[in-house]
Amino acid sequence: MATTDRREREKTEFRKIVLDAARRIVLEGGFDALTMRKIADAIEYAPGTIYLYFQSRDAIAFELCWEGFEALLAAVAPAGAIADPQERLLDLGVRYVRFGIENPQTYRLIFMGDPKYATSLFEDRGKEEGSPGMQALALLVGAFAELRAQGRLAIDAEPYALAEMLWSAVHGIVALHLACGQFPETPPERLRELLTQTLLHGLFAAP
Amino acid sequence: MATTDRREREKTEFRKIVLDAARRIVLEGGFDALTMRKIADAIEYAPGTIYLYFQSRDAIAFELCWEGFEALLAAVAPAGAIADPQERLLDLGVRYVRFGIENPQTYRLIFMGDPKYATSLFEDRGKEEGSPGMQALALLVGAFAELRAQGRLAIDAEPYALAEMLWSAVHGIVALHLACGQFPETPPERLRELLTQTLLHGLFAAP
DNA sequence: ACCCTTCTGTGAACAGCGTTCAGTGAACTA
DNA sequence: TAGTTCACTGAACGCTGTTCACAGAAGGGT
Repeated sequence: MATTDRREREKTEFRKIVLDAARRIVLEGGFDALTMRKIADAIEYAPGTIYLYFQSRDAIAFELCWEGFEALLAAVAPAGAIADPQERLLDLGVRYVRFGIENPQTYRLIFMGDPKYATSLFEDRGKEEGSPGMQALALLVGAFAELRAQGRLAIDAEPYALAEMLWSAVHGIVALHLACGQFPETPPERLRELLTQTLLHGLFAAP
Repeated sequence: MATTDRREREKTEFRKIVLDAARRIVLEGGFDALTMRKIADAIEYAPGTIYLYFQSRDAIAFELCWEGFEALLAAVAPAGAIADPQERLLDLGVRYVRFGIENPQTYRLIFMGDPKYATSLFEDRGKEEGSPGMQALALLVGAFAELRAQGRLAIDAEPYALAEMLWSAVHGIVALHLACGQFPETPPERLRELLTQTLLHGLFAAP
């Protein structure tokens, strides 16, 4: 049945057009600016039509969120090529912060909007490679595990917990910057530098 | 003029009643649940009446936000009594994380909602004691300055930047927990412990 | 070429949102 | 008591997400 094939293609195409318009609206005016009627206007269809291809506004935001997280993953992935686990962790931090600062609306949508979006990224759906969130976390866990195996870790904690600690801390730098705008007067990049430097060598002078 | 005095009292009283209702709604259903009509229902007035006492829904959220930040300040303040700056910093962290976890809706409203709320907390309005945000930051800056004066800091960075770095990192622990719910599987308290431990002593074994 | 079915797209409608405002009635002043 | 002030109301406006009866084009069978 050739028509159903074509129809399938058109359906995918329509969804893509909707998501493109939605993405543009979010990037321009933030998540609150995302409106079904605005999307409909942009793609020159009636609002109701969108509901033939998406279950709800939330479903569209959901897809943008996953898409955004995949972009984040792609942005930090090159760090994985670095052999030395310590250098790798540093580069991951640099890339993570840079992505957050350069894509504020995307980062907000993922981590500072409705909790259900971020939650879904870390939910285990029994897939082979795990959820996107766990895939990202694995980069950190792996680096810490290598450091542990090489006897380079002074601290006695599981790599998993260390990875979550590092992610939280770096997230804080990005999130606080995006939340307050002006508060951390120190630039995020400098804060990240300070954080990693301190994490590495400790805050205090040897006694 | 006794009537205007009474009227002034009634006006303050009405504002308090509105804010009480608004706070209850936010604590129960989150910020999105805060609706002028819901407030009006709760206090048994017409929606329009609220606008005689508050400029907008935003203004109400604004006051809740300030109020919440003052509660956060009050929650961490006792740490200021600790003489040793290092111990003081640790206690500040404990109290900060505890407040965030125990008051998720309040913390969300302050730091994870509309950026303008958090921004206003750090804006300098030329007051003597500075903005509430800067007041809170001063606690951290002071502790780092003491450590520096006592020659106990190994790292060569301004106390101000170190304070912002620490706040960001601790914020990250709270914010990521509130944003993802389940993601950092490690409990926030444990992550904070790991963070401070690592910040203090460094991540790596001495070569 | 025709009819009949299938299905895409429409636009009006519903409930709820923040906000405004003419109008009402009670309270205060003189 | 008459006049004025003012708190309060409730309907309205324009916005939101979402639904649905209906129109009309496309597809399939003969």
